[in-house]
Amino acid sequence: MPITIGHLRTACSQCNLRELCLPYGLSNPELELLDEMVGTRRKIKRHTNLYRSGDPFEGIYAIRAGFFKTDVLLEDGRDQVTGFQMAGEILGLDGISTEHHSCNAVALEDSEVCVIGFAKLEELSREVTALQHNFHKVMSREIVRDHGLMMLLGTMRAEERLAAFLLNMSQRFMARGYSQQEFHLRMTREEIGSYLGLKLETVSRAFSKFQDDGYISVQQKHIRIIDIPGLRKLLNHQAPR
Amino acid sequence: MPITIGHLRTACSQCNLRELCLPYGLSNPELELLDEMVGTRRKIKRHTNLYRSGDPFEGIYAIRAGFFKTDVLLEDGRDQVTGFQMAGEILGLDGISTEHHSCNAVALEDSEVCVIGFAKLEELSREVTALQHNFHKVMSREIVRDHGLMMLLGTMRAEERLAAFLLNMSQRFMARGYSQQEFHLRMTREEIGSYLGLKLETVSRAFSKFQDDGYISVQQKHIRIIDIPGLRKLLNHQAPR
DNA sequence: CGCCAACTTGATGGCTGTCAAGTCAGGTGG
DNA sequence: CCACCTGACTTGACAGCCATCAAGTTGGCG
Repeated sequence: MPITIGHLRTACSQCNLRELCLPYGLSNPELELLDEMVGTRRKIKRHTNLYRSGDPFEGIYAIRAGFFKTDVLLEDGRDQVTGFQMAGEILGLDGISTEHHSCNAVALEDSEVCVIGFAKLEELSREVTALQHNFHKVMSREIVRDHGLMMLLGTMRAEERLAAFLLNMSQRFMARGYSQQEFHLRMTREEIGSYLGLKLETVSRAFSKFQDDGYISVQQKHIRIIDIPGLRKLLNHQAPR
Repeated sequence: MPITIGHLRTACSQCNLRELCLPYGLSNPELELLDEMVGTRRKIKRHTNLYRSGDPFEGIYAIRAGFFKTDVLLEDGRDQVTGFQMAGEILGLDGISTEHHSCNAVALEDSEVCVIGFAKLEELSREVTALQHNFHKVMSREIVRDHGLMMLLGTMRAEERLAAFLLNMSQRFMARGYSQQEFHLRMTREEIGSYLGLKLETVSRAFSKFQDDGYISVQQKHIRIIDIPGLRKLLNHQAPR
């Protein structure tokens, strides 16, 4: 039973992700205004782009379900994954600056997003101060997140990077009501490597090492974390590079 | 003749940086509103902090004159410079997310900033749409910049990183009316290294190499770029790592 | 003039990239 | 149902880039 794209109206007021997303802390009448603002939902099939670098910027996207990566490309073909995004997170903020997107957003599984026209968002956030503030926090959080990733890329060694990655995934799955111990990775070793500034072989070796040392158990993309405190220690107690 | 801090009122309408800063594109009456919003100027002496990680967030800062770095610290003492900021750029955006700053901002030379209370900024940007939009662009630009740095840290080799750094500095000095060929670096080799994810010795070696190859001439912190197109080529034509 | 931080340069080593071969899982078609 | 194929992953051997350690130089400043 295919659903025609664009016919569904979203309803932030009904969405179980509203505690993670832009509606956080809004009153009921304010939520109704938000419901009107959010245009349509859009379904994105696995391995297709939500947007591409260079596309004109029209709005931002709240992930309703699914899993995305964003990446940037250099002219010579090298690319870097800049983030993995899951339900409740916002995509497209990179486009505000120049009115064009500066990275690619690709679905790593069949996904669905809420389309939020940017002109409308700015308009409504002039009226609803809680929305204005939430949006500013979302952007700031992205900046803080990026700083953390710079720290990872600039100062950590391979195993620390992977430990940080696993703990971050674990924490985000938990925030969404899933197990923090056991989860399924949607991305390949190569994508993890690109995100962490490592080659896929190095990622694979680090996974094996963590398994041998009893921190995790790995079965392809299925991960079970056995020793969360142990992984945390790896982050701080390794010899500086 | 010492000037008492806090007594001077700023005047965005008179500032020669307004084309780079938040006032960009505002009408005269709007500029006057902005003048009222901006609280005071604050002078920051070389090697002192504008704010520290953990400080409560109160507002953002527009650099009126001078040069800053921001850095983040890990518990084990490792740190990473996340950016160098110059006149016309905005500091403090990291604090919006949690109401506390998540990095340190340190002046690399005697500097002066305009203090912009955040509550006031949100209030005024509800009324002045051009200001609202500018502010969103400033935040988005920071996100895009961070993605570029991730790409640098994740995929480039040492000499590419330094070439990218020099070209970036050159471009930003030029945008401020200074020479794009010749400038004075305010930061140490160690700070450059931290920013680029390299050790200071590697930075030093790369500087020497560039000089030997005729791309630049280096005299301590004084840099003269001889071959800008040559440096650009280094960015794209080096063998992938 | 002497001191110190910043910088340069050299020698060595290790982490991770590179290359290569093999394994595994899932999907397709006969 | 099974053989086959392909992409994803694992593992090993080797090498190179950059970190590390060390010594020496430079420049600024009291």
